[in-house]
Amino acid sequence: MTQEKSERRSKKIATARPATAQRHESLRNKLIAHATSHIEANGLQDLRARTLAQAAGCSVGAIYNIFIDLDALILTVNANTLEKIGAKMAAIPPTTPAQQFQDLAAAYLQFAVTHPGLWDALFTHRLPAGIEAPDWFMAIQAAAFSHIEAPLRTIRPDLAATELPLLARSIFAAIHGIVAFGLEHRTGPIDLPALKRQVTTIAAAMATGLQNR
Amino acid sequence: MTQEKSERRSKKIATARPATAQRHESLRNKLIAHATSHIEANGLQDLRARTLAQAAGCSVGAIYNIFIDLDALILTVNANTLEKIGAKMAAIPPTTPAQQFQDLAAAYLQFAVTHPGLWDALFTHRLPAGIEAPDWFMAIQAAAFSHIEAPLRTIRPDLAATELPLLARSIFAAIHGIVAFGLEHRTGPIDLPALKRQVTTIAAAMATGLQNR
DNA sequence: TCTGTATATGAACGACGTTCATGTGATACC
DNA sequence: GGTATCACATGAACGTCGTTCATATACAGA
Repeated sequence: MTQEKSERRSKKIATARPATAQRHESLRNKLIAHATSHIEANGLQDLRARTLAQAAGCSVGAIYNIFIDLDALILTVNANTLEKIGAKMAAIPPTTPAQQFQDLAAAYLQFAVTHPGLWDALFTHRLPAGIEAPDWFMAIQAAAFSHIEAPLRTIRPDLAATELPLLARSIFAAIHGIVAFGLEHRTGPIDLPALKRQVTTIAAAMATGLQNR
Repeated sequence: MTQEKSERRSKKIATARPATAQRHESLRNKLIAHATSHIEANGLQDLRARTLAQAAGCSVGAIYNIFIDLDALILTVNANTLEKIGAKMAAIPPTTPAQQFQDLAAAYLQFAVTHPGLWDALFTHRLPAGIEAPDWFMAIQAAAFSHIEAPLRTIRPDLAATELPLLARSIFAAIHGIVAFGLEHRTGPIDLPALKRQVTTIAAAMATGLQNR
């Protein structure tokens, strides 16, 4: 798994030189770690190549031996964040569909509140115009949505196999929208219980309203 | 109205000098117009001070006599966009609550598809860390959400006056989330009919599910 | 030990938003 | 109409950014 990730996200090394490859991997991990903790603390806004290099103990140029871009580094951090969110959602026990919707939504909100910087980076970060996110990133994103599919299937057994993931994605997106508005457009400190009530209310309403009758 | 906007958004001129004030207002309009059409065509991504100045026929520095920031200019464009969206939503005829939810959601999607750049700028643009959007902007934003309140009130007459705008905002946010995911994470051209179906399905589901029983 | 090559380095580059010393033109007063 | 004054326009210059590239360095194989 780690092997696969490493191959997926890092630059291939043509000739294997043990000591070099080790430093490469170690620096890569340090860069990701420092970028992650910076984003966690301050969001994306002032993540700088020079600062990052200093924190990781390398030169500015060295970053570009490992990631083509800062964008590529951010994408890696974001992929890890999506996997963390996916893990939280995977841990929701199967109960009734309506209950699962609420639990999934609450878990998503909880993550956003606990890691505002990481969560914000997921949706603030934009690639340059015309550049699409790579397939492996889209796959991780889709995997995060997929946790809604099981409870949705019991609500809507009539849905075609192609329609199910689409509707699941929309439900995820709806909850995300509420969380995003709730956390961004606040005046003063957020009223977390109120926001949680909003999120679970809509989640429950979607479960009820989507029921096939 | 125009007078009020002008006072709200533009730098006060200390001593009234007719010719100067006229040029000021004219340049202000030109800047907004060119920024708007650039954002409409290309989004926020490469809106540049120098390009904008050239388009409006002024020097770089002149921009900063009218707007403290490029952020302030963008905020003005975004406020106009919110008012356009608000106008579209205000035009939805009152029918049944469920129908209105669907119509409002469809109108919102329609705007996003018709003006992707303007719509994207609304949510892509971020102020520097720690800086909040000004009150007049938040007011315009709240006004856009408010169109959901009327149909929501007939569905949920039990809701307290303080709860109604909150839930209305969440419903707006949910629809926004679906539209945002639908338009951003696409591979190839968007399937507009499918997206519209998603949006109206969820809108209808929320109307049904929120019904007070 | 020597040699060739992959990697590390950080000054340099070009682009950006923003500022500021300077020039200019309109206004107010005589 | 002449002139002093001052607000505004100007665009070169500044500081900062991501990224590159000529150069130095360190390592694997002989």
